[in-house]
Amino acid sequence: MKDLKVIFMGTPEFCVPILDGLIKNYNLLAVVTQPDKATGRKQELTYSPVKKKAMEHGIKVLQPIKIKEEYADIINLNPDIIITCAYGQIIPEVILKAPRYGCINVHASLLPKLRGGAPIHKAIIYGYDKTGITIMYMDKGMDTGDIISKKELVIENDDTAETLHDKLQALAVNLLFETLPSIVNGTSKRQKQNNNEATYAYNVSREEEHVYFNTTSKEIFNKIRGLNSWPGAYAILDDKNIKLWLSKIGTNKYDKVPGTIVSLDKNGMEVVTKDGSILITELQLPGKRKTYVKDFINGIKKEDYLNKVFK
RNA sequence: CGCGGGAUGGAGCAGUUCGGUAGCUCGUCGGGCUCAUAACCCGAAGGUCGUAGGUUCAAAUCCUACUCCCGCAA
Repeated sequence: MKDLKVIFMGTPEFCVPILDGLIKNYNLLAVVTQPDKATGRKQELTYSPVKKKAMEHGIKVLQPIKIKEEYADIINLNPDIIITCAYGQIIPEVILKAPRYGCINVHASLLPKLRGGAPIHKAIIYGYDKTGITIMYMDKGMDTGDIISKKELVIENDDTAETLHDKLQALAVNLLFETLPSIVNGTSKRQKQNNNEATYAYNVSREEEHVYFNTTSKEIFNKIRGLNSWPGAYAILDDKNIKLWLSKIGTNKYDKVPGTIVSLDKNGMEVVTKDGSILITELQLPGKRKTYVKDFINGIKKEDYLNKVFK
């Protein structure tokens, strides 16, 4: 395996362990990752996690702005196989056809469920009870290629996007390195996806981060944990964005407008929902840091919040 | 040079406008009450007020520079 010529394409933290494994066990020719971008308050140029790791090991890094046009360098390296994971751009067919063993993708869902860029967040937000990792051949569609292998993972009630991310990250590494030898020696399976069962997990939009309380407690609970710890769910109170980080489903019912704050104590901030209530236990005011409600209440007047309504 | 908020005992905050004894809620520790308690009562410890300079008789507060944290926008 040491002499298998591999190119890895990926960008975020999620796929760094995979890169790590490739560096140790294969002949990694180069890494392809998204261009550096100005980010943060100071607009500093930052490297993707994949680029950082590659640079630490002296691996060649390619950062095409449009891979659809700038593919020549990749093909000229003459890889035996290309492995992608959360790269962030659609790979053109001319690249897909180039490597002898093809282009395979590591995707963080049980395809054909949750095709797209945010499968981890959406698995929780949509209330799925399980998700997983799929290894697949890429084709010109978005996560539509033939499936090689899958591994399931149960989503626990206290999982957040962050904990699920970490679990899936570990699972992805295991499954990929378990599957890779069979792809090379020709014993791997190849199964078409059932397009009728497909669901989609597009990137989370700003609007999807907005919590509306005239939905069910369960939906709100899932949205809050599905967006923790990035990018975070929010609701609007007094024209201010309040980030909601942790919650529990309440047991009480109220005859009040959804969004009304009905109680505020060390157990949390209880807000009326469409079908009951939800207890916010960790939140964040603009300019402030994340705070558990049990601490938050020490510095405020409760009257300033009780009976106000989230929009 | 994208816009803005912030840094004060362990936590969350007030005090800064108009310089003059370090304050609130909670936690911690000790004691009391109680069958018991996360409840209640009494008491105590704990802070060079982000850093460095400056102004002043006197700076958390005014001036200058810097560091770190965060919201928005990308």
